[in-house]
Amino acid sequence: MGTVSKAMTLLETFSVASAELGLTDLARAVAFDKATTLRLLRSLAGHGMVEQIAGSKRYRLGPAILRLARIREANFPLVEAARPVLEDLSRQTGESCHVTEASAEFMISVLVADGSKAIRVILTEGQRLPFHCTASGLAYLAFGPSEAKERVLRKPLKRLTPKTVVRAIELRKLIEATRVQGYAMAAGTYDVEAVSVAAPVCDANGVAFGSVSVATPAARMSEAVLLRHSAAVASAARDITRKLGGSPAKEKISYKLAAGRNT
Amino acid sequence: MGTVSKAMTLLETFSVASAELGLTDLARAVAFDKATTLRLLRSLAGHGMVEQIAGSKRYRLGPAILRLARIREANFPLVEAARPVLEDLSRQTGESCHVTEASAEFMISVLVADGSKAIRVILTEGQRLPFHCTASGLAYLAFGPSEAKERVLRKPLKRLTPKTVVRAIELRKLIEATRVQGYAMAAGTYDVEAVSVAAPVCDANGVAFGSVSVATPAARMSEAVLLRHSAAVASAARDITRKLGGSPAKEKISYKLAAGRNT
DNA sequence: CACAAAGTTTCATATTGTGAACCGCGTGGT
DNA sequence: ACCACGCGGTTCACAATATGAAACTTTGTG
Repeated sequence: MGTVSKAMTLLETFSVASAELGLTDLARAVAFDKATTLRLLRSLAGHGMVEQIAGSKRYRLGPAILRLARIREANFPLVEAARPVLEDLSRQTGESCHVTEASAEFMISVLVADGSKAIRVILTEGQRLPFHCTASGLAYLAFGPSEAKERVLRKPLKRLTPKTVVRAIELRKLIEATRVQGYAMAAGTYDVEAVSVAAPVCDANGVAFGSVSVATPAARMSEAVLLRHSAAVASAARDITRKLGGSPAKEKISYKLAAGRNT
Repeated sequence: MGTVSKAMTLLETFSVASAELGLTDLARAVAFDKATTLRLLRSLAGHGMVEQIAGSKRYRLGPAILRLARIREANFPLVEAARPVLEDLSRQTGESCHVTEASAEFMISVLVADGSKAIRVILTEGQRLPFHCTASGLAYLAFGPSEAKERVLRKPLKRLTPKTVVRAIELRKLIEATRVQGYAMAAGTYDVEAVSVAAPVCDANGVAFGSVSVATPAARMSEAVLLRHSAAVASAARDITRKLGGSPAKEKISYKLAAGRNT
């Protein structure tokens, strides 16, 4: 593992739940030597990526990160573009919604709009979601770059609930079904109690880079609700895609036509 | 220079103005070999810190950065805490204001509230400000950890305008004066046309980690305005400090008493 | 006050990173 | 139509850089 990778892993160790960590905590969490961990932290601190908390010797993420986040959002204003659309979606459905973006190993939740009902699915910004068992991830795999799909299918799939699909062949079918439908569904495959519906957000080439989804408590889910939500989420995804200058995902149909002339 | 440092330097190369960069651009900007640059980018991309733009081969900052920014802001909600106070300050003074935070080599502007007048100083979020010639930086040097001050004083000081103080001895006096006054002023030392007034934002130990400042076009500056602004900015700084559980900076007075008993 | 845990430094070792040269591709100029 | 240039990316012998076990210091706790 490269040194840079180690440093990044260190950064990833921080989370909302454990936002302040000591040297030993960090070293243990990532399984690097204390000396190594310290050197990495010093390097990172030298660029403001982490900082040592005054008084305690613990570390937290540094201010330079905010700066970088601003630069990204200025260049690619996904959050800003998605916010009004997402709030609408949440109002329409009454459920918690979020926009996620594909990163190297996970989907990352970049914006959340909470549902209005007393019982609702709790989503948090910054959360990392696996590709293979969330609606967001499936929407991305179905409509995103095929390399991403193949990469996920190559690796072993983690089982998170009894319903999680962990066999590559099954997952492939699921992705195919998602493409045909135009939206993804994940019922109890990530969290037993939650059913999510997601649609892809695409770039100018019609390739997905993220998704929008609605998460509904299983108890409230039904065929009728699914219909409503999938339509709403698909429309929201199109809106966001358009706002960012993207074009909607190419549908299954065009695929078939392109692949073989017959049928 | 360590590998991690190089990778961070690479990240810092991105800015709002040049948010999408090709391999060669990047390599040239940071003066690393193309091969090295590519390897660093790959490492960073593997963690979503940068991503390659679909279609073009250029790179931009990645989604993982947003996630980290969220974690930091959740743990240490400077932006959220400062926003209402800063808006107030900007309304009171009519001028552009911002909150900055000390990073390793610069102050980083983390929140901006634009002034209401037609002619106003333009501040941008994510901007990096040198310590020695900005009001924000001086406020930090005067009330922040003394190591930070000494570190800055040790290095050569860049001249940005004819008025910039570049001699360490003079800067030391300026910092001392800032501490006595309780607020910092920088008149034309960073940008000839701008006069800024800043006050420190402090942690629980009364040590500054950032500052709030008001930037006024030189033409509008006067003794009376200075009085109003310095009072307003000091009050805003106290508010933000309090909101974050900090305690106001220790004043010059207590310093004197602590140092020598006489006087 | 003493003990344990956390943080920090050191230095011989070997893993890791380096960069000059090279490849293939696409673009623009003639 | 062709060439030349610049760009993204790759290779591999070489060298710098990172590693980690141990020793040491500081901090915090009962």
